[in-house]
Amino acid sequence: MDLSERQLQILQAIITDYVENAEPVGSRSIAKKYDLGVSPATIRNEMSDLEEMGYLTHPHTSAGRVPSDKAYRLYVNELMKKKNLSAKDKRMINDRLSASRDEFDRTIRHAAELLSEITHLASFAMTPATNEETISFIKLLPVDERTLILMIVSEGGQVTNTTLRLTVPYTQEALDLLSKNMTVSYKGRTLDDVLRSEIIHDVGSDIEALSALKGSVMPSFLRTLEDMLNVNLYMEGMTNIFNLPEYTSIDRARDFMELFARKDWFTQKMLARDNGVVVTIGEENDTMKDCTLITATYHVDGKLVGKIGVIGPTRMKYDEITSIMEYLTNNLSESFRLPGSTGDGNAGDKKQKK
Amino acid sequence: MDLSERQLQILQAIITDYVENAEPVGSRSIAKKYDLGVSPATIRNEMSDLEEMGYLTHPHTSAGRVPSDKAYRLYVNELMKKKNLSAKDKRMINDRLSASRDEFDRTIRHAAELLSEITHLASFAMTPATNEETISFIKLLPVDERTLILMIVSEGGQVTNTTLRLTVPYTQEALDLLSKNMTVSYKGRTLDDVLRSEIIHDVGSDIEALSALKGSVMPSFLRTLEDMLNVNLYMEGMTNIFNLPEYTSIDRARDFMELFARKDWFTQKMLARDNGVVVTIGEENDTMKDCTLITATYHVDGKLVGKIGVIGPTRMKYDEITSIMEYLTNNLSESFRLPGSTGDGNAGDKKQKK
DNA sequence: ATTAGCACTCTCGTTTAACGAGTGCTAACA
DNA sequence: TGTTAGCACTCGTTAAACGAGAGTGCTAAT
Repeated sequence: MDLSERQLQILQAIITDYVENAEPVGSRSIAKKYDLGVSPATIRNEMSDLEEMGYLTHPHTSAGRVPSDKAYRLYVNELMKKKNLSAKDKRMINDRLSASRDEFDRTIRHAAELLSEITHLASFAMTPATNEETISFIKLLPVDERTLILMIVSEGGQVTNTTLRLTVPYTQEALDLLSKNMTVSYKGRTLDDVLRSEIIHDVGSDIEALSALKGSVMPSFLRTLEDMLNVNLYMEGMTNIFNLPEYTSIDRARDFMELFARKDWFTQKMLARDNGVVVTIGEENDTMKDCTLITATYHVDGKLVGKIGVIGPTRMKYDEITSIMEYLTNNLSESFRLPGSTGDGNAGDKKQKK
Repeated sequence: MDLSERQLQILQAIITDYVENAEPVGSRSIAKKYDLGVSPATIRNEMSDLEEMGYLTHPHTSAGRVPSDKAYRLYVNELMKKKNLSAKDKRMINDRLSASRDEFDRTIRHAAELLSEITHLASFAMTPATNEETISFIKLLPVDERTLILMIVSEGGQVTNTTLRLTVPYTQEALDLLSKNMTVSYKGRTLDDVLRSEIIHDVGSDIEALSALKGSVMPSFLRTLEDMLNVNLYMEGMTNIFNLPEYTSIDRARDFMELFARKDWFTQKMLARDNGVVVTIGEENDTMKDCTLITATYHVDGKLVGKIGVIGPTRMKYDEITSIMEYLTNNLSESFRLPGSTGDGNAGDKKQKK
């Protein structure tokens, strides 16, 4: 059942060639380009066996062979070697990400841009889910007699705010009191927890003015919490795929683009994936059965986990792309490490960058 | 030089037919469908004249006629009549926009979604430029000993904030003092003004601790101001265009999608357009020479101006779409009117909705 | 000024044929 | 027994040829 050494060599050669040229590869061209010391006829026999085992397919009788999802899977798991990034790519990543280290969302977006530029594929990046973040304080700030700002700050420094307009004026005292009450009630609890337990009643409605204000503020409070939970998703390089031969058909291209119009759905899918570099090939995806999806995770303060990813046809340079993504996520995690908490994390990075 | 009544009728018929069917229209079908009381031969002669005047073109000798940009321009300026929206569309707009009146960005995004659903074209919506907004106050809030939140609030209730991590700890006093100083320095000035005049020095650096903190905060302050100036752009329904016959060619589709990948550029273009319902057809656009762009403006508090727009091929239902956009922007402007400031604005709305 | 008639043009879909790439099989060979 | 050369066969791709259909442009009649 296992593949012979020669079969592996041939399979590798076919994959390499097909990834490069996007055309079914024949026995003769394999024999010529990669000298395996055997004739086309022998290769043909091996190919036939490989096909029977499900590693190759045949568009039609008289065409060359094309690697199947199973072949790519074998390649990713066993055959491929880690690639060293080109000096140019390394420089690009270092330069472009260091430009805005202190600004979180911007950096994430840059990472997505970078990734699509280097890989020439469609890419995305998303900010970490903050379900486990805990609330630090809640502030209500006055704008004018009917307008106020509701602001929620988490222990980790995440901020979200909403501007609301009330139908009736409020007093500064009520505002301060409500801020304080809410902070006391919610401080230290996780966003998820607060949002799920709909305990709106215990914010203390002893004073009448407060009760009215509370009634107006609470719905917005919940919505703002939801906003805070929402991860931001940045997509880049969608149009890159138009340059690939697998998307010259308008239907394929349409299907591809439509995937990304459903941002919420896409976000959910991506959040559900495991951490680390994860590759799912073709049929392994429940939707997008002719795509490969590669995701990788980065850390913020060593805890929160965000994701970046690349989407393309199953025919892609798995070795290069996974290496790039590993380098990139290590770089990101390092950027987002708290100044204080240096240590073992860095050592790990070093090793992987090699 | 002016067109005869009959020529106008024929032109109108051709446009109507072509917009509907997307195929060059011949003299015979015009004569049959729209009874103008003349024979195909007569229509042929008129068509020939219209072509000479630049209103029609000829894909090739033996094909029907196609309206030129000039024809559409004439149609938009003179021929088309305002359309009444269907009850269904009206209901849709009213329902969907009223769902979230108090949340600004969300409403804008919904408007874009709505627009693309109703028109079956690509659409966008952007929040108003806030160049003229004035600063109300600046607040620095502590998160932990090295992390703080910088928050800028405008008189109109716009909020933007950035979380920053300092390399050295700060004191609460320094924070409060700097907040106050900055507010005093900048309150009442427009964002644009503050950003352009790089007067960073006059924020009072008398105390030493303050001076250090200020040095860390100011760069972020400027960047945050820039963020505040940036309008948000929401695009929706990009993939709708794949269903149109003019975009069955992959190259066309690619060009179209690429326009929208350049968000910054696109935003600039759109900001430069006049207020009200503006239609630019084909060659009238400097880029996108085979597209028509229709934009309309809505108001916030009767002052700030935001834009929504629709992009499609020059072949589109100008009458319907402009009417929809007028209705939609009136609805938006009404939603975003300050509760206090009712009055003449509403009367105007009523008239236009009719 | 309008219209009928007709030749002419051009596109589009279909058919046919030739070509080439590549396989699969058989038989010869080490 | 594994490897190889040779060859027939398959199938997709391309180009050319052809007919049908749609629509114009022109001319001559009304």
